[in-house]
Amino acid sequence: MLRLSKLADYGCQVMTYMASDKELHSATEVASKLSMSVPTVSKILKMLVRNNLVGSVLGAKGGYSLTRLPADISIAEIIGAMDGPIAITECSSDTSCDRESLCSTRSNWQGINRIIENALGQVSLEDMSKPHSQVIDISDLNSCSEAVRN
Amino acid sequence: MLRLSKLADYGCQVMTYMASDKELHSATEVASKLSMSVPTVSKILKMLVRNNLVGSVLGAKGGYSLTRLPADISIAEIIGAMDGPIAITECSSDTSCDRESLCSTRSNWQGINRIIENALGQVSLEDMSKPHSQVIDISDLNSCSEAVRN
DNA sequence: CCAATATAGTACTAATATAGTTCTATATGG
DNA sequence: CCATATAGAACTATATTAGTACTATATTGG
Repeated sequence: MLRLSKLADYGCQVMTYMASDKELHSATEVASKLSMSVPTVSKILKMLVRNNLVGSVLGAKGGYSLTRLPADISIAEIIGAMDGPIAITECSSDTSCDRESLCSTRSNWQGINRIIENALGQVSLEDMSKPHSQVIDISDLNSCSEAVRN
Repeated sequence: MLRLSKLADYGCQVMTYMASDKELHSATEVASKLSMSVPTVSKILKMLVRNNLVGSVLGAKGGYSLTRLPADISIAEIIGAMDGPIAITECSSDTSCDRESLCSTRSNWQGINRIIENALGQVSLEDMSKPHSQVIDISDLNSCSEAVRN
């Protein structure tokens, strides 16, 4: 598994849709275009507002729009906004682990966590918007392997 | 989040413990050493056996041991054994996605998924066993960023 | 040969997390 | 002032995951 939450997944879809222009989009419109329920899209947009990834305009004719250019917003930020900090294991986060005396792998998990954060941080909304593009070219990935192996 | 399941986490701990030698370890012993419940450890070991990461000997004086050297077992394999294939989104896996007409990001997610698989595949049990080691050196990670950005 | 100890497999239960909905309040435009 | 829109919080239902229990089978050793 190692699966993103559905909300984070949806969040990326919503953000990708809104990346198409700088206009205001109502929750109803986004829900309709993406075939999602209005309450769910609404909830997602509110969370994104709280994390300053989208701005909102209240009242009739109001709606949501991105606060930054798609090229300046990473997938990692969207996931962070929806799911909280990326922490592949409980001990990957900053707070101390009460099993540390039994398990010596904490620093290694933290390193793995940074690799994943880094990978997700390198993919922008703009990259994500390019349909069928080969944003990630795996052929050159051996350089990444070396970084892991130190 | 983007969190591993607890079972996968435990699985890595159990495997790391067993990597210390080639002896047989009973579920009871492992549970005791790692302060986990016997049924849980037992369940984990059975799953690891089914995935051929550990071998088992039945009967009294029986137990479990690794089938391969720690250097030849990756964290990705352990996670795969416990949680199934790594699929950061539903559409990252091979099977087709019924939202493909609405969402153009599938190939990008698959690429991101491969990056993560690759990172987890590069870390061996042996690496994980080294306490406090800096297995993953983030300083050289820019090469990885380039791979992502194509 | 039998008792003790260990794994194999399956099924069940409980706890947790997540997803999704609903409701009330507030703001804006016409 | 009404229609339309977001803000926030609370609630419910569902799904997943974790953990336990039970039965069967295998091996050792007295």
